[in-house]
Amino acid sequence: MSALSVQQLRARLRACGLRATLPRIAVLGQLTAAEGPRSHAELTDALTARGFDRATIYRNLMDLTDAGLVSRTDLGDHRWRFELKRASHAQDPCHPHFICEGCGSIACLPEASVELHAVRGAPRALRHKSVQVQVRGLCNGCA
Amino acid sequence: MSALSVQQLRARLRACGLRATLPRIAVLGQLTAAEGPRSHAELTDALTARGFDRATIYRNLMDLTDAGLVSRTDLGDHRWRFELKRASHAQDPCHPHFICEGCGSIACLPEASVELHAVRGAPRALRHKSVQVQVRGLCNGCA
DNA sequence: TCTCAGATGAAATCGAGTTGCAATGATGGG
DNA sequence: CCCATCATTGCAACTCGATTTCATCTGAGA
Ligand SMILES: [Mn+2]
Ligand SMILES: [Mn+2]
Ligand SMILES: [Zn+2]
Ligand SMILES: [Zn+2]
Repeated sequence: MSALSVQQLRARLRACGLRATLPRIAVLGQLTAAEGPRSHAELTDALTARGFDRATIYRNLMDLTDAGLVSRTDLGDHRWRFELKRASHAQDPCHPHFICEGCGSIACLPEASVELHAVRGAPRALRHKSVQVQVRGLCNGCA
Repeated sequence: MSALSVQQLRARLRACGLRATLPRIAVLGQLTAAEGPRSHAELTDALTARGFDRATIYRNLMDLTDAGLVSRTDLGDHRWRFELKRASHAQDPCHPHFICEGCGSIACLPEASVELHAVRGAPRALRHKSVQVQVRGLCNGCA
């Protein structure tokens, strides 16, 4: 999506209590400019040219994940992918997510699209709605 | 679920054109006795006591998958899991699964516990029920 | 500027998954 | 029942992403 200025990236990091180091700004900048989830290898390919180490990129991805700026998911291909959490994508409550197994895109589903029933044999967590729902399939573009 | 006799397991393998070897019968027997998806490591732990090698167990899991007796899925925890395809167990091969974020255990959910609604804005895949649903939370033991 | 907890780079390690190969054994035909 | 054949096994090695170790460096507050 839109590329933020270095000052904006730095401010966002500091707001989370993270130091604004060169590699960390670069990683956050890459994820901000990306349109979808990115793997560690993809970011490494894009950033090693600037001299950053793959372990540093990895740790920064984990730092951003721990700080809540980024989400880490496995789209089923056995590789972790990192995606910037965007305010536009309304992280409201724990609404369900749709993961396209074709293109890897993640979409927020309307709260009403998934209805949970605490039928016999289901964990009690379903009754309290204290669960996170993931629906995997092919998006309209990949179907 | 129900444990099949060695003869029944052997017959099921032969019907798929697979040789009924000791390790293969044991792997199919484990998956038949299991009530949910099992990882390669879990089957290895259960079967190395009988002297079977982890590579053999792995290749048998792949053989059973290729033969269509077993499904291989990644429920998002970065480990492949194998589950017997049961004629009885809800014809729908895409029944929902519950993943405990505390202990990592995986359980099959009753088909009726999750109801999908193809509301406006949801991918068409939801309408065709051609999706895989994962519910994450804490199991009764970890709550 | 000074200081040091936090961060980096380089290399090692981990672990699930996968494969190569020589020895073994299940199966079908004689 | 025996044998030949080829699928399968046991073992070790290997792949590769993920993760950690540790000595050195640096960002940010004092
Ligand atoms: Mn995975
Ligand atoms: Mn299941
Ligand atoms: Zn898609
Ligand atoms: Zn649990």
